[in-house]
Amino acid sequence: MGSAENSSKGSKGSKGVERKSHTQIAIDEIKRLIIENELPAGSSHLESELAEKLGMSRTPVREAALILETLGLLWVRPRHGIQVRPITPGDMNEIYLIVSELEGLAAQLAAERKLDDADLATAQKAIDDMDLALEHDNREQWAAADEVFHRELLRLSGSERIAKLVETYNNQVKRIRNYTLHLRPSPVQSNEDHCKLLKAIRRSDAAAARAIHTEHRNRARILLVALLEKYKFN
Amino acid sequence: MGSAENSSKGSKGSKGVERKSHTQIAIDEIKRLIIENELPAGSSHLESELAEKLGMSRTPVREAALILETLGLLWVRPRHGIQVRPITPGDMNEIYLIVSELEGLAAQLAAERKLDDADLATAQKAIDDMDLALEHDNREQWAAADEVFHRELLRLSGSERIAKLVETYNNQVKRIRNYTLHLRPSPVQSNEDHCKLLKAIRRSDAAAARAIHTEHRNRARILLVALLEKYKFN
DNA sequence: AAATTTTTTAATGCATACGTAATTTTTAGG
DNA sequence: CCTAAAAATTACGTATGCATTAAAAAATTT
Repeated sequence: MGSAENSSKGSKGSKGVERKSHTQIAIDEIKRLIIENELPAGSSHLESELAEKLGMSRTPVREAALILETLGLLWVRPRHGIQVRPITPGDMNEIYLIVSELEGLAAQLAAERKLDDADLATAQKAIDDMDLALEHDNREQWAAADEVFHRELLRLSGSERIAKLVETYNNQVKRIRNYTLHLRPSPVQSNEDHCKLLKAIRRSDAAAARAIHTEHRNRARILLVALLEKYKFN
Repeated sequence: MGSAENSSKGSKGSKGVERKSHTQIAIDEIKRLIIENELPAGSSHLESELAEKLGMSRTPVREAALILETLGLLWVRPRHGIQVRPITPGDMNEIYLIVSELEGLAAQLAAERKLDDADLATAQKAIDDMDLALEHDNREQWAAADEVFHRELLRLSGSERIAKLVETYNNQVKRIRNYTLHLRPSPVQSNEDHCKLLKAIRRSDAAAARAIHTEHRNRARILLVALLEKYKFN
């Protein structure tokens, strides 16, 4: 579900900084609090609490909560507060199944667009960064570059809708990914996949691009679901 | 995207009818007005107008608008009102690409669940209804049964998330589908596809189920996009 | 007449008020 | 001590009020 406007209104106009509505601030801030686990999964918070915390009235907090509920990040449970939606292993599996498909489709679309090396420069840079991070065994750096790569892939697909959708689902699992970052085996395979994918896109081999990426994500799915079941973060 | 709560709260509890919030009424009603084309694509409506029309204050209308914007049905354009989002041929193509993937995945998941004839009874009934409707050349009846079939397929996949997502996107294009219903060729091929799909699910052939359905939807995509380009409904 | 400035209008964003109903606490009874 | 009824609390749903500021209209200047 993606909206055309909600996730990130432009921040600066020609002169001065654009004014951000309280509702938008609430959306961004509550999202951040959830992703960075400052509001733990399953925890509940009254509208008035969050309003006070964010220094605004209940109205924009309510509006933000309704939007974030629609985006799957929380549940609004009248008189029990706004509850951070936990991710079960089953949820994780479902989300990754969906993301695998959508990113696979994105890879296919990107390959069909006959992109040249210039178009793929950012993606290539992200791959290089990941290699570098791997050498230094720096997981955070690797994860940052990985995120750039996946975001870039979605941009290259040319489909705004797919990009929004995947972003929405990624937000739902980002919290867990932070936990598992250091529990996963070294992502050497990942880097190989990325290289192969980029090559397939470069030679406009849509079927291969798609297959490689779907498979790439499915491996991640199985791995993460297993970790989630083992360590039970939520 | 999909929320766990927004689209349809249960309507009746053990005693009496459950009270529906004004916000929920606004969501349902505005959605209906858009899908049934009573609010034409591209038209704008002030919060106060809709509030009056629905017999409530601006507050619940605002909340509904934000949710429906997140669900992709409209745009909130401050001081220009709430605008019904038009569907361009490009949008249609994108939406059908996404739905093809997701329903294909749903078909695969359904096939993997080893369902028996009893589980598939509703789907089979829908197919029979479609055949009947075809014989009488009744398009509306056919469309209704087709909708039942697709909804049932999603239910059989066991994935709440996929079901919600597809429903969201279907809502975005339902308006167009109504227009084109009588412009399309007789959906004989469709019925064959449905039969083949159900058989594949019955024998738990996940790959086949998936391929059949994705292909089925892709044919519909090409057809509808062509119609949309030809007749320019929006 | 076109362009620019000033004035007017009014839609929105947000805070606030308040009735209602759900929840919690208290009290009474077993 | 446990259960059930009564009372108190309070979170929410919704309406309303109002300052802000974008848009429209009017007035003024080129």
